[in-house]
Amino acid sequence: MPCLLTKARVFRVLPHRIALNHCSFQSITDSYANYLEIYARDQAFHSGRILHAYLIVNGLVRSTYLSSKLIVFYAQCGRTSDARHVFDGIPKTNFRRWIVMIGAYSRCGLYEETLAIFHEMQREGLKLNIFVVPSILKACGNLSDRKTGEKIHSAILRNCLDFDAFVDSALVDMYSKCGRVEKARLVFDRMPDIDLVAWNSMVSGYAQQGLAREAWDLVNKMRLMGIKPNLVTWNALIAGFSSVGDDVMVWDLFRMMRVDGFEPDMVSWTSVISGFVQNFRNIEAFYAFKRMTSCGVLPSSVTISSLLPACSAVADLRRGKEIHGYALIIGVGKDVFVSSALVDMYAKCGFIFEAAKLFEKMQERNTVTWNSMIFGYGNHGYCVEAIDLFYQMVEFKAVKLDHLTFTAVFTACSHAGLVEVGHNLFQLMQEEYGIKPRLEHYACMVDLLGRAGKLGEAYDLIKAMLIEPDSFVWGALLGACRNHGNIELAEIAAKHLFQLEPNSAGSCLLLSNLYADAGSWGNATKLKKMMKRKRLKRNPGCSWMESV
DNA sequence: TTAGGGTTAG
Repeated sequence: MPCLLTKARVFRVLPHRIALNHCSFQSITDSYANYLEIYARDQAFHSGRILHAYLIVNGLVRSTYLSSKLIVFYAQCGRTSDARHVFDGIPKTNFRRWIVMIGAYSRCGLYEETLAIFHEMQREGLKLNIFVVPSILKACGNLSDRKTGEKIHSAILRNCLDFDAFVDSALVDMYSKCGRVEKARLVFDRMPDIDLVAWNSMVSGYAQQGLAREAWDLVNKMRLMGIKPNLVTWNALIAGFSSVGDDVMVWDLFRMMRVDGFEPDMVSWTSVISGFVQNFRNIEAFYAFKRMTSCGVLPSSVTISSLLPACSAVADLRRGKEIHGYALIIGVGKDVFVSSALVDMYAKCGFIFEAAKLFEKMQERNTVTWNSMIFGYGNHGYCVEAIDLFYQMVEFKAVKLDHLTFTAVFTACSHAGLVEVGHNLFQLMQEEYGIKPRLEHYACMVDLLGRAGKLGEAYDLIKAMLIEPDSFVWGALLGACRNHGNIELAEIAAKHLFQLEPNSAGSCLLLSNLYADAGSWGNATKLKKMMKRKRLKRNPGCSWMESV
């Protein structure tokens, strides 16, 4: 704890000693609160810790006001155990500490921690109030935790906390983010006073669900009612139309917002770039990025991490390197999102050792960073490295393993033919990590068993599935049957594939080739004739080369 | 105490 620092040392290192004798208690408290706010904003952990020590030494930490600032500071620096320590130091009778703690965690994006504290508050039998509910709902929305969100909605109704502008706006936002936009609209329509935040929550709700037209209709309605959209409203619309790929409307919105007195900012441009990338329009994304910088708008780490997948998609290493350099110049090169996107970019462009070098050098890594590197190794045939990295991730414990981590390691096991390892990890995923197998996990496992010639086991796994198998799962089985010449199972797999994808030529061709290999020419011809009758054609593969 | 933009698979 910081209190280990001596008073003398604290005074020597504190850059902002205040002449205590000449100030009132209030102004001293305000000054330190200001410093803590600055340190929180800049995430200056070291300086804040020293100030904390100073506050302890001088007995100022007993002030609930300063303790609240300390909690916000530690939460902002991601130091939850330190925030917790300060929280525990505030008298239990002070209800405000819950509001501060939940609010700080929620605002800093520590949503799981927010809900954990909320559950603790409930266990202590404390009632909700209008100040704490919006932060909890924000956490539910961002975690897509609809069940908890609905429970809180019931509690709001039971405790008559509705008809508060903050609570209602937060409810609209929570339902929208959980994909229940119609429920959000119900809450919205029942609001007695709809303020700008509530309008924007509803507009964003439609936009985030891809309902750009509905968002646009709502903005027109709000304008008819005499409420002027602000930059947040315009950006929500831009994000909505960008995500559905309607670039004509996006550029129209740019023009309209300028008429309204708003200049597109970094968020507006980032939404456009992100929309282009998501709609596989990489050239337009680069063009938008160029226009953004020529308009004098400085890109952020979000802009860069949205743009980098455009380089990965077409394996454009030259552009990727340029953006890497640019990110370093503007000071976002070490951001964990940017670095993760860079690891992925280098791996997808074939520079796996460059990706590994970057990965090793990173000071902070999250789940996506690890997953990208494991995928990278697996896709380049470095299966041992991929599996080794997976075990390092397990040992590291600081980051959570998710469903993609397992997809990545199963793919590696499959390529290396490590049936036993893959099988054990499939069990581990469910039993140790509580991750329910998804379709892609089953597809990997069927592929793994199939490659090893264990076709019966692969089929048994499909039969035991708790979810309906898709074309990837049956496709993996059919592919394995083709390699091992098992006509009986191939016919079963193909039957399901024909039902799932009646217009796909791939499975017909596979089965027909299998018949041909086995000398069953009659069946092969029958299939080819059926393809001709249905006018099924194979989609030719294509690849993209970029000269470096 | 509430509203806008982000990276990984097939």
